[in-house]
Amino acid sequence: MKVLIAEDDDRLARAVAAGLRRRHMVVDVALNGDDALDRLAATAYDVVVLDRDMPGVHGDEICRRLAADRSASRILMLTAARSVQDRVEGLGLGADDYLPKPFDFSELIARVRALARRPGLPPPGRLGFGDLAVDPERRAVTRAGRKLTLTPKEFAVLEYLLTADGRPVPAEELLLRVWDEAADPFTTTVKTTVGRLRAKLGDPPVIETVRESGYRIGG
Amino acid sequence: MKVLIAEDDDRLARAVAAGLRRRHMVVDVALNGDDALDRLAATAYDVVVLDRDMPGVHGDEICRRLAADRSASRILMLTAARSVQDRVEGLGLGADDYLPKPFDFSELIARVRALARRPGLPPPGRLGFGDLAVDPERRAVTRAGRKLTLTPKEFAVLEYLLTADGRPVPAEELLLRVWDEAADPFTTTVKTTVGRLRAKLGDPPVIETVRESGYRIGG
DNA sequence: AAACGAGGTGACAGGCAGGTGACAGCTGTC
DNA sequence: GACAGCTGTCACCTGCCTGTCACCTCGTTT
Repeated sequence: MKVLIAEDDDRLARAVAAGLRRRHMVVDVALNGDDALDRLAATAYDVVVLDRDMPGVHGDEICRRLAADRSASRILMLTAARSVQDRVEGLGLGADDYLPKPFDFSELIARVRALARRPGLPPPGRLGFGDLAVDPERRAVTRAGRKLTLTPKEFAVLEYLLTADGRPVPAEELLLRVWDEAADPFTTTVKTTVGRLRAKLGDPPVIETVRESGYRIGG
Repeated sequence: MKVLIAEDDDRLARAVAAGLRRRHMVVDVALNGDDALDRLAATAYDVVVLDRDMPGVHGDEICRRLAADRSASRILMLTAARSVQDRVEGLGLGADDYLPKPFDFSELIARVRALARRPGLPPPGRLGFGDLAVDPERRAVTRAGRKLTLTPKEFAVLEYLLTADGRPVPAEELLLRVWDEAADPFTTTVKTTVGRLRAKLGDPPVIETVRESGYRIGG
């Protein structure tokens, strides 16, 4: 679950990002409108938390462009004013939800989660393949009944591959969706993490490599 | 068990809060309607004791919003008038119970407890995991037959983790549900309390840490 | 068969989430 | 008012994760 926070107030942005990361979301931050557009062009975000008033490109404009592109990202618009007028305007521009500042922190979190859930089918209670079972809610993984202990990154990668449902996932996509913006695209991190994950999952292999195309679960 | 008291009479609110705390409930107080809404947005309360006539947002309005949000909180409505008409109106708005002022103090307590019990599957007479047994009613904890003496906070944390049923509970959630509004989100309190609890529970460990996700019982 | 490039592995180090022990303030009790 | 137990805070410690690097393997290309 990947989220972009477009908000020029540095402190606020950081706080929100930290809160969402705690809920296992992958969060990028853009401190102005141009930066936000760049990131939106580069990555498919599930949810965009969008401050309406930003230096550079205005939030409304970003909203409009996303709508024009038929982006699948859902938009939560933040705004200083709290008039009904604003609300109507915001939603008219294509925002999916709207929150007036000052807002309650946990309400923001709750709304982002609600938006994150919206389109995708309800979060599958269990994921799995063969004798491998993953319970995202409990963060538990078992193989042939044996409990496995995965690190957060390993778990995230496995979860992502399982939801990709047999499609090969390129390392680049994993970097975009499981790592955050700080990830260096020229590193060997993904290779290493997948390697460690494979070692923990044991035999027979679950994750197979499709040359030039990425990793996939099963065959 | 977390309760919000929304009541503009300061003295009454304090008295009720103290009574409920003595019964081991975690109690927040809101002295007006706006404050109540803020708190309701921030925390999932099990029961809301709601004064009908409050400055700011009216109790009826709060009731309506909770119903609209499909909140799981149960509502005990307090009102000055005692006509049957009022009772009907209150329940019509979505309140779960209704108590006319002046009321008998212990009756209020009893009704809150009744509501607190209501939805959750029948109050598990006993909670436990492995050789650990917890009796919420008697506040008794035994490990392998040996009686343990826990402090109130320790007991509350253990009880909450047990009812979470294997799901990892983040420290932040514990802060919200086991501590009251005075809790500072940036402290190390939860860590410390869990540490003390672990020490008392002894070996083998019962509470396991899931990095980035919180604490969980067993697994 | 030599060169090449994609992917795999093991070792290492820094950072950070989480754990601990000591201490002090508060509250309720005798 | 003295005392004891409970809790929150602080400073410090620790061990695990994770990114990086150097090097290896193996299939493909020329």
